[in-house]
Amino acid sequence: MGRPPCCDKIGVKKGPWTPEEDITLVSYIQEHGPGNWRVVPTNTGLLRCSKSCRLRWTNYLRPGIRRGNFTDHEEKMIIHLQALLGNRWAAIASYLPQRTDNDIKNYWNTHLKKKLKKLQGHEHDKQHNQDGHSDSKGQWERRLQTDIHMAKQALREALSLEKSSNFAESKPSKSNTHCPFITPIQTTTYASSTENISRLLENWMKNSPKSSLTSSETSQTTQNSFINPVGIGSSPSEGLSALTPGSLESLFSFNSAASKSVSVDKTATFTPETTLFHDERKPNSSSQMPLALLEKWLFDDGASQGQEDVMDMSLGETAVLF
DNA sequence: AATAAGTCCAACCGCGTATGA
DNA sequence: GTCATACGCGGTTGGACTTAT
Repeated sequence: MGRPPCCDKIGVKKGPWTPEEDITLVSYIQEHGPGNWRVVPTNTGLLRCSKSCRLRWTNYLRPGIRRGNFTDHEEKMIIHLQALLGNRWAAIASYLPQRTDNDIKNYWNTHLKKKLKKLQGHEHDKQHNQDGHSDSKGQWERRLQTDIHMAKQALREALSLEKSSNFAESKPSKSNTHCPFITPIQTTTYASSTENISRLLENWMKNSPKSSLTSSETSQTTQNSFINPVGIGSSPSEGLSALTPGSLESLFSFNSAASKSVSVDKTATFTPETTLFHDERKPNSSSQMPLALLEKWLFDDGASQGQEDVMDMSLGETAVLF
């Protein structure tokens, strides 16, 4: 039928967002919550299409986003998840709570693809030139290849089991289907985010955009999750510095709240007491055994970032699992 | 110092899906 | 069931930035 592009309208601005536009958008979302993007340009006066507003929010302004350097652990998780899930970046992003799908996609395309290619070439050479021993990366590569098929199959089975048993009565959101152990979110998680935004904005408005670095840093360290709303000078390692393994775990449902289930229940009462990390529901572990184990496999190492051979171990566990 | 080539990433585009009339 | 609309996702692109020559 051919729907006309939403951005075809005359007078719709394109290109990079200005700090002023960011503030306008954040202020609006602060007040109304994300969702109903159609009315956002009209209500805010932004000369942007709704799509652009949503994208700007989810990929950049949304609280809890970490930017910049990917850790070794994140890198390995992406490689692993990409092998399991394919180019389903949103699904992969749901396992990396502080990263956006766009970010992961970019990182994959610009870094990891090349890296793997290199590794594969390396491995190929080695297979021709030697037998027996290889470095840990090579081992990992081989084990990955042999395990992927089994893992994929098991994951499919697990997912179908989950769907038939657990999700019969409550239809999961599209994004949650690939991460079924993440329970439907509570909208109150957003409350703290908006508070953070408002606090950050207060600081940011007081200072020049340049000096917003310090205010965002302060926010990050004191509130455990935050980004500079205009993306100026946010250091990559800051976001995680204050995260404990526990909070990291709880972040997963935040992620699904903020980035995926954007349809915020507007009737929900937002209370200042509900912090970002404190109101998460734990999944029912007894009924989700295979995926809980998978979750463990994926995230157990989150606490000990930077450990060598982390994926070796994980793969070993996976092989046992399946 | 100039500029060509390469890299990176924010934003755009088009398509599929969900939803409601 | 059909159609229109909104949303979300993945692929792609444009241009700013960096590196090499």
